[in-house]
Amino acid sequence: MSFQAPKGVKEYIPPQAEVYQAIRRRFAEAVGRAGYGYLETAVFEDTQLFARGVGESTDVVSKEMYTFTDRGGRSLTLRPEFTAGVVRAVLEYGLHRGQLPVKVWTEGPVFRAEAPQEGRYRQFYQLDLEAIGSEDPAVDVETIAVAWGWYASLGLTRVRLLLNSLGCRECRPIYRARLQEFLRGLDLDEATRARIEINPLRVLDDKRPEVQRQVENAPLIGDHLCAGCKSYHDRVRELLGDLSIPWEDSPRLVRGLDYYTRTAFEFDHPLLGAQSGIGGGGRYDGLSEAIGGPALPGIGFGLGLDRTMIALAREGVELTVPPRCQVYGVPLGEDAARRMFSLVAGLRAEGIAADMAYGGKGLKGAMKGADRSGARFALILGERDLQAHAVQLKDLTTAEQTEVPLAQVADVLKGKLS
RNA sequence: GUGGGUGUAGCUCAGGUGGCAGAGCGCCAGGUUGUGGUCCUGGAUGUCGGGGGUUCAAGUCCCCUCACUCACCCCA
Repeated sequence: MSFQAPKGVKEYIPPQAEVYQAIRRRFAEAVGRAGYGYLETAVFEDTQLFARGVGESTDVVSKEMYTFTDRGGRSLTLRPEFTAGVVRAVLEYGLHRGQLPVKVWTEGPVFRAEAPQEGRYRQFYQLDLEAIGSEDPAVDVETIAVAWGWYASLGLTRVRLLLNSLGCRECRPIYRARLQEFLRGLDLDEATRARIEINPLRVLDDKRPEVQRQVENAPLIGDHLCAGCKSYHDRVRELLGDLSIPWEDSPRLVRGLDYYTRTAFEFDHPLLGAQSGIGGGGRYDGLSEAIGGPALPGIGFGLGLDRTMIALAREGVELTVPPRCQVYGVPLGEDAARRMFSLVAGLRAEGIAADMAYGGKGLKGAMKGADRSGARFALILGERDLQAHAVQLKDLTTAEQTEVPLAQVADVLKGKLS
């Protein structure tokens, strides 16, 4: 083969893609019940939106963006995440001038120039949900509950919810300075020392044992929250308790993107190795202002579809996907094939999922096709049946076969399938 | 980006020391000329990831390259 998909681009093909579709559908159902509206936003945006919204200091912006110049000389970037674009759209269309919070969700591919491996791709897929314009712990917990419920509905049992508060513009700077002071006294490599100055919270997240050992006694944000943040966070935990959603306090949990404030959470799966984060989100009360909008608090999350697929496989969960075919046509000979072709089209028009054997297959091969299609019924049409203006209707589960006049096939099938 | 591992049929993978490209599953056909799933028999399918080199001879050895993968970094 002379072409292959670009490095790191994750693709889904049948039958696996059916599972992929099914888990997206379940999410759409779950968020619909919770009052979130679907939004379809730009796949690429003005580069500055991400630079300001996500933050220049983040790795995502500084070294992982797919940025290009279009023919008009504009700098554009393939979205590396959803939130900045969704908030931009909410502001652009004035959704925030209506009832608050604005509750929206979206989904699709996102792009980061990373070294790919399983569960980490350059084009990958996320589900995204945002509740914008309300500063209420109940909204934070609602979003978490939606994600939690979705994981449960898929049959995943080993997802963990990690929770932390990152403070606000009042208390975080004080903590940040404290932490920097502590970190500067440690024996760290150059890159990490640079991170102390740019994004010190991230150092706490470092997985290397020699770093972990040194930050063991680092000051924690939880001990430096202001009264407002503390009571907000306590309320979030109470409400999680009300919904019986188990969580683990994770005092070192930080999020990679600059805009997060207060509530920060992550969904983790123990069977995914280094790519254990299958979803994450939090509150971003300063984001709107950072991209030139009014003060508008918000909370949301992004869930990794690819990692969710892997988690399902690792837990051995098989999602049942409804058979795509209910009735399968088995024609014998050219005349029958032509008649069957329009019969199948007619059945589809009547709302019945129908397919047929193509390519002049023999009876045996065509029946095999019927079997593999997952169809409940086969329609067998040969010369004898054509003469009789009838078709043989075979129930593939019981092997029972009856003759049905061609004119009544659709009605008979509708009755049997209902 | 850094450091390891892997790459052989559609899929999962065998192929000591260089010497005829293989198995299982799947696919196709026949057994059963108008009946699937089970069973039996037969068949097709390969740039051995790609390029270069060594050699009488390379899937096998060497170099380069691409992809996947594991860990770090980072994150979904």
